[in-house]
This record gives sequence, C-alpha cells and structure tokens, in this order.
Amino acid sequence: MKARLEDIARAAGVSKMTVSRVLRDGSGFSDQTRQKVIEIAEQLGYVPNRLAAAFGSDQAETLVGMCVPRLTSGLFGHVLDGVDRALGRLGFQLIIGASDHSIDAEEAWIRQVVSWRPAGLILSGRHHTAGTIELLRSASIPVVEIWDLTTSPIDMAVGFSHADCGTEMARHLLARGHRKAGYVGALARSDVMGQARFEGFRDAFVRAGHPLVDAELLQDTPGFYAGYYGLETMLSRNNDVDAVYFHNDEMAIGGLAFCQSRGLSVPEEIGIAGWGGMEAASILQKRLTTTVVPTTSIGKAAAEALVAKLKGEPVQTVTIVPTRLVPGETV
Amino acid sequence: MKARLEDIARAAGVSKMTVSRVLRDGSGFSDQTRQKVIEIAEQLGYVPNRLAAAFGSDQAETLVGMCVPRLTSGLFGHVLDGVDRALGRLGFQLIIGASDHSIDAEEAWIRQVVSWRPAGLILSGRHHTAGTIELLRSASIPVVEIWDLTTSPIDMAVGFSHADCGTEMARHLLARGHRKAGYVGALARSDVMGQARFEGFRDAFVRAGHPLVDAELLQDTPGFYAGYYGLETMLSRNNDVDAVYFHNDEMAIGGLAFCQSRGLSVPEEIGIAGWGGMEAASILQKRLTTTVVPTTSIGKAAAEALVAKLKGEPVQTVTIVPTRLVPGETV
DNA sequence: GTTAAATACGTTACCGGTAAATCAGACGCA
DNA sequence: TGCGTCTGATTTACCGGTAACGTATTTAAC
Repeated sequence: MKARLEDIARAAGVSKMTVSRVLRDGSGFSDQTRQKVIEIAEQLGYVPNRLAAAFGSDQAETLVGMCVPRLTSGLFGHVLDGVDRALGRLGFQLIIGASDHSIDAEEAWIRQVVSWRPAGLILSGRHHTAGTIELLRSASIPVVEIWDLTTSPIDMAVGFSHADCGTEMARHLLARGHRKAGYVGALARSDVMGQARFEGFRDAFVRAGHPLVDAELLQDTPGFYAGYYGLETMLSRNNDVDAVYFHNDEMAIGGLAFCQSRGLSVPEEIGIAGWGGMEAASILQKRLTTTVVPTTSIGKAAAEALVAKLKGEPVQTVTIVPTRLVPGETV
Repeated sequence: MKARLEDIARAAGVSKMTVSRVLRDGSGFSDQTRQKVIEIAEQLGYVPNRLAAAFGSDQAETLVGMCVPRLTSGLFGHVLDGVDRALGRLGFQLIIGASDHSIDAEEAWIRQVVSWRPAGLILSGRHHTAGTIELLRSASIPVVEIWDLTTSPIDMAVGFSHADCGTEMARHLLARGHRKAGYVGALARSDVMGQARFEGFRDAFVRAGHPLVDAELLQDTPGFYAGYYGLETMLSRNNDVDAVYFHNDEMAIGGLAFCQSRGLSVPEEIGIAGWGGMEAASILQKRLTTTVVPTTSIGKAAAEALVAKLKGEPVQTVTIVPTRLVPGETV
C-alpha cells in the first residue's frame, strides 16, 4: 500500500495529474501514455486512496449509510440485500447501523456516519429526533426514509402504511366472520411501526362495533417463542378470543405451534394472522394468512431514488410500494 | 456543515490546533479554553470531518469492512448483529458487502473497500483468491476470517469446522440406526462451506460402511421451497432413503413439510436433520435435530479480536467457537 | 502561411484535519 | 537572580488526491 500517484508518475515519466486522469475517466492523454501508466500502476500494485480523493474534491463520495431497526430481522436482511445489489453495482459502499428501534440511538449513529460525509443516507421509519432532522436538513444530505410511509419526508420516502396493513387485516378477519379478535405483539411500544399496525387493526375493529377482546404486548424480541408464549398468556387470561393478529409471521407461527400443542383447531376455534410474508408462512401444513411485504423491492427502490437524486435526475419524493394481503388457511 | 475547526478557533480566539485537542483527547489546554471551545462548537453545529482526520493521520481510521456470502441469510444477520454491537460501542463504522459465495466477487469488493483504508476487515470463509490474499498481506490490514475454520489464516480466524458438523451429524444418524442416508443441498458447489458439511457427512457414512444412498444438490437458494422440492425430487428417484441431512434448517423444515404433506412419518419412515439452529427448529411440533451455531458469539469474537489487534494487544490467532448438535425428535 | 482550435500535458493551490516542534510565561528552587 | 520545568498554547509541514488554469505542440481552417 505504498504506491501513490506520484510514484507511478515518476516511474512513467509524467506528472501525477496525468496519472490521475488516466486512472479515472479518460481524456487529455495519449494512448501511449495511458498504456504505460496503467501498466506501471498494476505493476506497483497501486491501490487508490479514496480518503484523499473524497476529502480533496467532495465529488468522489461513494459511501451510503443505512440504519435499520434490527439486523437480525429476516425482513430487513432482504431490504439490505436489495439496497446492496442496487448500490454495489454503481460502486457505492454501504455503511450499516442498527438503531434497536430507538430514535436516539439512530441519531447517535447518524452523527457518527455524517462525519464521513456520506453521499446519502437510508433510514428506517418516519420518526426521528429533532436533532436528526435538523442535522440532515442543514447538511443537505440526500435521505431516503423507508419502510413506513410518510407524506412529509425529510427528503424522499419509499414504503407503505403499517396502519393500513393492520386495517386491511382487520377487515379480512371481519369478513371471515371473526368478531372477538386479539393482538399479540412484541418490543412493547418501542417498535412504532408494529404499534401502527396494531392501532390500525384495533381501530378497524372498533369502527366495526367489535372492540378487541384482548391485547398482549410483550417486551421480547418478536420471534417464535414470543408468539408461542404470548398466545398462551392471552388465552389463559381470556378464553373468548376467536382470532389473533400477530406482530409478525415468526410470532404467528409460534402461535400456530401453540395451538397445535393444545389441540386448538385453526381456524375453526381460533384464527391466526401474521404480517411480513416470510417464506415459511407459505409452506406450513396450513398456509398462514399474512401480509406480504416487498422487502427487496423497497431496498432497490430506495437505492435507486438515492442514486437518481445524486445524479441530479428528477426524483419522485414519495414512492408507495404496495403490500399484499395473502389469505391462507389460518383465518 | 460549514463550520470547520478554524471557524471555531477564530470565534474562540485560539488556534485550530487547540480546538482539535479539546475536541478529541484532552490535555494541553485550560478548563476555561475547553468550555469556551465546546460551547462554540455546539453553537456552530460543528460536525467533524473524519475524512480529513483519517486522511491526514492514518490513526483515526474507524471503518471496518465485513463481507458475508448472503445478506438474506438469517444466520448471517445474527453474525452481523454481533459484530455491529461489539464495534459500534467502540465508535467503529461497519461497511458491509455480499459475495454471493463467489471469491471473485469478494475480491472485487475488497479492492473497493481497501481504497477507503479500513482499520480492519472481516471475511467469511477460508477460501479467497490469490489476489485477495496478496492484497491483504501487502497492505497488512488486520483481517479476521470467520465462519469456517482454517489453521493457517491470513491473519486471524474465528469459527468452527463445517466438515466436523457434517461428520458429527452422520455419527448421530448412525447411532440412531439410520443406514441409508441422503443429502439435500443448495447453491450447488458455490457454497464451499455447505459443501464441506456435505463431504464430512458423506465420508463419515462411507467410513462406517454405509455409503450415501443419494444426494441432491440444487442450484437454488437454500430456503424452505428448495428443501421441500429437493426432498420430493430425491424420493421420487430413490425410495430407499431412511434419513436426510439438509443444507440448513430452512431446507430441513421444508423437507419436514413435504413429509407431512405425503404422510411420511418422521423419524420412523424417514429421519430429517438440519443445520444452523434457527429458532423455528425448536418450536416445531417435532423439534428438529440440528446443529446450533453460535452466530452472535462468532460476530462478537471476531470484532473483539480485530479491536484487540488494533490496540496492539496480544491476540489468539485462531479462535474455535464450538457448535452443538441438538438432538430433536426428527431423527 | 497565418491564425484558431484541439490535444497532451504540467503547475499551483487547496481540501481540513493532525503530528511534531516550538515558544512564552509562571513557577519552584538553588 | 538565574535556570530548569511545567503548562498552555502556537506554528509549520504534511497526508494524496483533484480542480482550475497555464503552456507547449499539433492539427485544422481559411
């Protein structure tokens, strides 16, 4: 990692500016010079120093930061994948961080990342601290907020409405004859997006004249166990429930496992609905009724919006990526 | 994002070097100066420029690169999480990339990332291109190879032996009376670590005098569907198999779903074994026999090894993180 | 054959921090 | 009083690129 432009320049008998030009775009030098420079660069094992380039010119910035609530969520893995594929192709590097559903942690992370002068940021959710918003506005960094839709984004947004997901599922349960619904969630109140689904669901039942019979908001991470025990807790308290909407598919599958272990027939005795559309949901003996979220598309769309903005192309400020309620055999 | 050290310096009536010192460590200035500088920095909304810092001094480098085979793998999500938690605490930023199980793609990614002069790299697997190895050796960047163990790492390694996982599971199946084993894998030959498990499994059966009856290596991604259809394909070809080892738990669960749909009793008619230890495996009506991999620990250990090396502390070159075969009710 | 424009370069200055060396004044002490 | 030491600062040089501009030389145009 010793070789610098100047070393190549000296060896090639040209100036370092010429080397710089050859190694980047391509104009202002002869073919002969080009070949010589490239040959020597290769020979010397030249590794460009983007730190210097980005620092010196403000142009060559190719870092993009992305903050997700949890790295362990299967859904976000797909979003990340979508972003990475779209950005990687264009030579961007992806810096990631996890907020643990805390907007304060998100702000702390953003402050760190902004000091690297990223070309853009992708954030999850539409709730941010005042400090975050002020920082991003004043720094005028392109920002895409994904996952939860907002009509007044900091800059751009790609997502869907979590509240609508809850409402839609409530209507589906109602249409299928369920009247005594419950909700089992996790991460308590810290996951505002899960909370939005819950509220959309709850309010729709209220409007239909059938307020929720019960709701169980656990502190745990929203996994299979939480779904299993969450349903157990609710049913031990309240035997009246005839359908349960879960925080996500993992939890719903945990709930299904509980029903199976207790010999509860689904959906006759109790209906089960999830959210997220994980692959496992569709391969169960009884396909899970759930809302499929186009994770990869969201990541891709977010990355593309960011890149378009960077190129100065016109960009749609808010992109709605529709979710799809997929009826299974559990409701 | 206008304020620079010099702006603060001017406003505080000191030199920018004094401001730099105040804002970092803390020595060589009076309490009075410190308070004034900090106050003005805050007031001006100063955002440090790490690009300049890292470029100018080589010391302030806080980027760490991490390359995983697939971002969509649940297991790697946990590894990433372990790394991120350990590094984030210490002020490091994590740059991620996905190799899609291709060492050439890995090399391309590394070349990009190295130009940002990262403090260290975390790579997955022990196979790398000659170019990668040469580049990393000559640049003398701290590197941790995770996931698959190697006794001669580029620099450091944290992991376990995939071949041993396969061997151990083979012994378990043999001990439980299975003699006609098959293997259903995915990603064909490109996932060398899955391949290693397969070979460890296969060879152990051969050594026991019971060569595998069949093996099905799909091209697909190793998910539920692939497991379902992989097993279907194998059984339609070969009805003789009495136990199947799968590429991972997702596929094994897919295989279980297939058995259920065909009324095959598990483990009486056919034994099913997975690998990875995903949470779902332990909540199935029949707990899946699988190998639990300490994903988060591996991430944490890798990050800690890297940081120790950066601090100049003595580091264990190879850290073995043991996996655990957890017998379920499917074998 | 003179001038204009294009080509192929070289020079200079600068990006915003940090390391290292230097310096002024206060203090302790012989 | 004079000298070394400590504290709290300043000064200078530099990291490795790139933008902007300057300068020969060649080619095209009239």
